[in-house]
Amino acid sequence: MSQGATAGSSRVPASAPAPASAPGKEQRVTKQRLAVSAALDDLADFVSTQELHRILQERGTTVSLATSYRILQSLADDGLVDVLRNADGEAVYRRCAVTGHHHHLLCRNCGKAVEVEAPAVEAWAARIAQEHGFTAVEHTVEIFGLCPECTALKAGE
Amino acid sequence: MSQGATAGSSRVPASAPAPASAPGKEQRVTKQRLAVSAALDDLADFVSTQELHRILQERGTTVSLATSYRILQSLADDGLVDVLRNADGEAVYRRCAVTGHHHHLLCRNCGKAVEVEAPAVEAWAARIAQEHGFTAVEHTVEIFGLCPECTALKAGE
DNA sequence: ATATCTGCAAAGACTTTGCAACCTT
DNA sequence: AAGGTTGCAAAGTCTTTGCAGATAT
Repeated sequence: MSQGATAGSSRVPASAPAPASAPGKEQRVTKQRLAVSAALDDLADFVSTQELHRILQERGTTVSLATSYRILQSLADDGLVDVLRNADGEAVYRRCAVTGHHHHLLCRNCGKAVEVEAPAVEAWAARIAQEHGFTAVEHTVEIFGLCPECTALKAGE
Repeated sequence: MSQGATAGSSRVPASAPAPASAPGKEQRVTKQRLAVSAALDDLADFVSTQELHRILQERGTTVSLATSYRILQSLADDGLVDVLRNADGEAVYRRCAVTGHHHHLLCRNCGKAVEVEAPAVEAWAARIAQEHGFTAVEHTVEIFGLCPECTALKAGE
């Protein structure tokens, strides 16, 4: 076993920042492209290509794995989706509609996730970046720990 | 360019502190381990396992690729090196310049990394976790952007 | 003396690519 | 009709693992 537990954590951004005047060649509207796009609309979080492909299959839509890779890359090239890397190094995608910036507090035992806001962190990140002359900054923050229930369980062991 | 791959069940966070009461087992001092450690001392930037292996070969030292992977992961587990992911999803390592807990400010174009400390974030993370009853917390924070040089380059395009 | 480590090679997992058939424009 | 797209399968790259022999303590 190699591709085991995915305890997402550090995420690295992708390359190109969305070009203002994207040269994007026009893509043809195929049912596969529509299916992928529709699936992304329903998903709030980042998904890997493999996951998206599995979701499409469960929905009954048939899109080959290779095509899923091609469409997702194409969307990313055109800046229509955000691309990051999960802890396992897999590329993960999410529709760009910034739904509001927030972070997660995750239980490493049961996986429960609590969304939290971090104005203080936002400000800190912006300041640090500015001090070092960095521009076009983004950031990721994740907190891992044991939720109350799991803390109790562990204590009783 | 073709790259692919993933990382198997690798060690997770780049900034995860080693659990206080979970002492890593002592590793034996082998020539391979010393060679890897010495190479890391000479390298200022992050290197992938494959790159490090290539460097060792050029130096004349022989350390198998599999062993390079094992040693680097081991060092990361013990918190002796920083682990990140490059744009291709490869795991990259670098000896920790700062001994304490810290985070990174990364250039998404050239990969340059600056280590920064974030007492404010540490405090915030601890408070948030406490408010939600979480225990044994760790966290990861990464800031991405364009470094001064790359910002200038992009502007000139 | 022995528990650990190393090397080699095979196995796994994700991602890309060649090519023929298909579908959008 | 023409050319981009899709599917399938093979190839490619990074990473992990089983096992036997070598090694550190």
